[in-house]
This record gives sequence, C-alpha cells and structure tokens, in this order.
Amino acid sequence: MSLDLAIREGISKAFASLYSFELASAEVALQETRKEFEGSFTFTTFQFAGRVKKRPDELAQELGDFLKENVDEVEDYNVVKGFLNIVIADSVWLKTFNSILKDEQFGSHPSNGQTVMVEYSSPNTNKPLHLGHLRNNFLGYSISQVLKANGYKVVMANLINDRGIHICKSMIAYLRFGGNKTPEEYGKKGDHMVGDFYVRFDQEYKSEIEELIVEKRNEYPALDSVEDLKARKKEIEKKGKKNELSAEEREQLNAIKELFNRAEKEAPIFLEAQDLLRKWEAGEPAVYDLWKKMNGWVYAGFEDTYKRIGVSFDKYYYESDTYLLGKDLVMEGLEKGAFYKKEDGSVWCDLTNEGLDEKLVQRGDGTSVYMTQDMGTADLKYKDFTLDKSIYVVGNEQDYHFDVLKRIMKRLERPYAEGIYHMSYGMVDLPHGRMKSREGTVVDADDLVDEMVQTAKQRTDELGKIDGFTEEQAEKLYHQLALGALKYFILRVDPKKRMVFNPEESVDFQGDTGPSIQYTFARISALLRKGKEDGVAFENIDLSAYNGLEAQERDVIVALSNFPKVVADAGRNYAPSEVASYAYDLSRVFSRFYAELPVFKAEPEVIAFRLALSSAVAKVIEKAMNMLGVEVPERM
RNA sequence: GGUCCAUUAGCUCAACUGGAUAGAGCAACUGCCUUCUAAGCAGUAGGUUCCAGGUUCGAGCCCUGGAUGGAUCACCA
Repeated sequence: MSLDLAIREGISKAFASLYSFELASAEVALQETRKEFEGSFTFTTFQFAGRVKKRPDELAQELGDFLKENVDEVEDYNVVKGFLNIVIADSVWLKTFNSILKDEQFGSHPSNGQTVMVEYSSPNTNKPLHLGHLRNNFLGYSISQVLKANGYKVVMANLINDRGIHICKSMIAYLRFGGNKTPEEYGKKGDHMVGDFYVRFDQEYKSEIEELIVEKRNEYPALDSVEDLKARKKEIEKKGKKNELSAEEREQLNAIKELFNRAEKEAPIFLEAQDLLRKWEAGEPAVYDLWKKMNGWVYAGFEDTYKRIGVSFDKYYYESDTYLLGKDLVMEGLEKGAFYKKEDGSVWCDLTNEGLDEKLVQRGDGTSVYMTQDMGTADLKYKDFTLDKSIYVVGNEQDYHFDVLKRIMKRLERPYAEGIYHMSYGMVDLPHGRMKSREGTVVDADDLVDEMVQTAKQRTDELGKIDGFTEEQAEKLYHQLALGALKYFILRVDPKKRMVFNPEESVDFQGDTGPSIQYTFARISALLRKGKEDGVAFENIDLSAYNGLEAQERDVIVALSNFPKVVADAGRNYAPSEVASYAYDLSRVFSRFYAELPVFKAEPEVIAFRLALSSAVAKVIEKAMNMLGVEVPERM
C-alpha cells in the first residue's frame, strides 16, 4: 500500500470512529507540506470543521492524535491553524525507498488494456517543418510516451496532408521555374526545395495580381500603386469598425475589394494551379507522376528531420487516400436523423441546441468538406486499431472544429466518440510577434536544430569537460544537448498556452533547462562509475535497516516517491509540462544533496546508501526525460 | 457582432484543480571550485496575480461586468 493511501485511509477511519462522519479515503485530499513547516503531508480541516461541530484546529489536533496512535507510518504531527501537518518516520521513508529500488518498472503503470491513437505532426507537403511544427511534434511524441507509462497501448500516427491546392501551387512553380531539377541538382533537401517553389508561386502570384490591378485600376487615378490601394483599403476598413463610413467610402471600399478579388481569381498562375488540381483529381498520369515525385522528395526531407528531432510514427495516413471518406457517414447521419438536407442538396448537422452553429458536412454538389473527411478518417482509425481513445495534437485555432467533430461523432453513436480528445496547443510566438511566412519571420526547424547543435558545441568546448571523447561521441553529445534544450524549453510550458520562443533564451543551458537536468544525470553517472571502480556494492542491496537519514536525503526520497503520481497526473491532464517540471524539481533536490553531503567521504554503509539513492534518481531522471523525448548523456 | 482562449516579478514560465507568507529560472547583486563534474549550490533584491464588484473560514484559481491581446464563426484544408 502506498504511503499517501495509508494516511488517507487513516484519516477516513479517524472521521468514522471519532465523529461517525463518513469520508471515503478516496475523497481525502492530501497536499504536500510547505517546506517552512515540519511534516510531509498536510490535511486541511476547515471544510469539515463545521460538519463535525469542531473548531478547525481542534479537529486537526484530534485527527492528529488518532493518526499517531493508529497509523504506523505516522510518527508525529503538528497543527497550524486548521492545517494538520503529518510527520512520517524516517524508517517509513527508507522502506519506501527500498521498494522504489526493487521496482524496475517504478513510475510505469501496468497495462490498462486500452489502445489510444495519438495523431500528431500532420504536415503539409508543400513546405518544410518550422518552429510551430516542432511544438506539435514534441508534444505528440511526449504525450505518447506519457500514455505508454500509464499503461496504454499507443499508436503514433501521422496524417499527411499530401493533396490540395497548396501542393499544386508548388507543382506549378516547379513546372515553370524548376528546370526539371532533382533536390540533389538543386542543392537542397527535398522539403526545402519544394518549399522554395511554394514561395516562388506566391511571389509570382502576387506580381500577377498587381499587374492585373494596375491594368484595371483606372477607376482610381489618384492612387498610383497597389500599395496605395492597400493602404486606402486598410484606412477605410479601420473607419468601418467604428461605423463612421460615408456612403462614398463604403462604395470605394467595395470597389477596391472587388478589384482585389477579381485579380486574385483571374491571375493566370492561380488558374493554372486550379486546373492542375482538377487534373490531379481526374487522375491524369503526368500530373499524378509529378505529384508523386515531388511528394517523395518532401517525405525524404521530413524523414530526415523526424530522425534528427527524435520522433517516430507507427502508422501513416495520407489525405490523398482519406479525402473522399466520410460520405457513407453522411448517409448514415441522414438515416439516423442526426443530419438534415437543405433544398440545394447540402447536408448539415444542426448543433444550435448545444450552443453551436449549424455545420455543413456535405456540399450541395455532393462533394466532401474538411469535416466529412475527418469523420471518415476517425472511423477508419477505429476500424484499423479498435481505439478506446483518439488524440489529435492540433493547434488551438481548430478548437471549434474538433469540438464539432466530437459532437457529430457522438450523434452518430460512435463508441469512440467520448474518447476523442483534441490536444490543443497555443501558437509559438517570437519575441517580436507571430511568425509569418510572407514576412520571412518563420523559424525553420532544420536551421534551428543546426543552430542549437552549434551552440551546444560551443558551450561544451568552453567548459572543456569532454577530453577523451571521440569525434563521434562528441557529435552525439552536442545533439543530445541541443535537442534536450529545445524540447525542454518547449515542453515545460503548459500546452494550452501561447508561448514566446526567444532564440537567445532557449539556447541558455543554465537554470530551468534541459541541459541542466542532463547535467545532473551526468554527475550521477560519474558517481556510479567511481562507485563501481571502488568496488562498492550498491545495487540490489536492502536498506530497510539503514539509519541516520539526513534531511537532504529524505527530501530526495520524497521527491522520488512522487514520480508515479506525476506520471498519472500528466497522463490524465495530457500535460508533458508536468513531467518536465517534476524532472527539474528532482534534479534540484538532488543537486542540493550532492552539494551538501559528500558521497565517498563517509562510512562504507553510507557510501552504499548514497550511491543507491543517486542511482535511483538517475533512473527516474532518465525515465522522465525520455518521456519528454530527451536523451541523457553519461558524460558532459 | 457571437463563441472560445489568454493576461502572474524587468523577461520566460510555475502554483498539486479553492488552502498557509504566490514560487522557479534568466537578467542584477553576495558568497562557495586544493573536497565525488561550478551546465552546480547557498543567499540578497524584485508582486495591487489586468481592473471593478461578488461568492466563503479562505480566491491567482469560482461567479458578474469591463480592459487588452489572440483564435474562430468558409460550400478552404
């Protein structure tokens, strides 16, 4: 029985026998005692005081007496106002530590027989991965590991968006300007090369729009450039927000908008891209081959990046296979009365009684929309793996979409509907604002990793601690540190929140950072190496009879004992950040122990105990960091 | 305009889901390498938790109203 469970049961019994008051042990809320008070667990009595007709401090006192008397684990207690601080005997902590040592699976929960799919990454094949994708990939990979530790069977899936107008844009630009070159000839990774052509399309498109506007803009002789027109448009729109538009201005705004719209729709390169999409959908061989070829380049590039950032997938889905799915669900929904058809033949799901809008699930012409496709894909995933839960790691701009998806699947009575969870995360901002590809403020994932590796190398060289490393070992270390810094920096933040990525800060390796935790592991590894060299037996030893526990050592054991709960909470809350902050806490508690208590200048028994303690910390740090997708080096 | 989300130290983030004097790191300042790795440890300083009300023994957290920033409300994906 775990320690906190024993105490919760004790409190429950105390209430029953002292006051005939029923409080299930599961309902007993224990918190960690704040460090300025003595004790390990705190029970707050205020909310119960009235119900058992006692003053809070009086109640705490009586509960404390009962616990001290009846619960073996409780050595002592103290009461501050209504707070009952429970002191645990060192022998109990040692017993706890002993069972941690023996438990190879410590922190991992046994299989719960459930299967969960985590869909993440899900890139478009028209441009390389950037900083925003990194948050997605790190979160997806990490939550998968956390769920595995919670006893789920996890399928990591990547739904690749490999079709649509955006890919056609890259294709058109390649046809026009690509000179039939391969990525090798072009001198870039495949994904970057295709991304270049996507940008090229945009440039071309813009200049064609401008040409068209210049041609047709005779209505505005006073304005002589497209920039002027845009500025004028903005100005009027701003006024419009305050409802101060004159009829003339409104007319002018509409005219400008119309002008832009027409130009956007009539630009030759855009028409070509649309035409290409039609040809692709018709399966025209030449178009299809080009599409395959270019996607192949992109995939090779992605695989390379995935490998570098240490994420992987068990299953790939391609939108070119799934984009027509879901039509049978539309039929089913109509039959079940979950959907209805409008006069024009379009099919809708009415969610107004749930406080949402009506949602289109099929166009009037019978073709699918995004939602249709996602409905079908959800069903496909279930058919493939019989999922209990389905997690979508997707940015919070799609909160509404997934809210609707879940409700629709519930109306279609899908068994997995309740298990759909949108792991929504906030955007990654740069210190000067959000990333905008058009303004060139996108941080490319590959470049970022390169820079981080450079920084790691530089930092390591400055410290000069890795003499004797082969080049290969050194490269590996730089990579581990770079990714450790990057992943930790991103994962320590609550996923739901928007975060600021400051390139200068993220390369910091001191303080609350990945490398500083990795450093703790490296130091422990050094201790253990020395222990082994000295022939100290510290593995598989029984320490239940050890005495003379120091405060710093007890703090380490307490921190260790929290690990299983942290893993469970992180899984329940879908929050890798909780694992990250735990890893840092543990690392700090250990560092304090390390700084204040020497390991090898002690009695043999103490040496063995401290080495065992250190090795347990190393194992937990490794497990926790691995859950974040971070590797830990034995030397740095 | 409707809906949803955010706002905590100069900066980046926490706060165990309503508990004690709101904590860390960075930046600044003090100490600690002749002792197991100083990428560390100990300390000083830094707060009207956006504002105004409310709920209760107790509110950063819940409720109401407002401010600021963002997302979304496509027969785009």
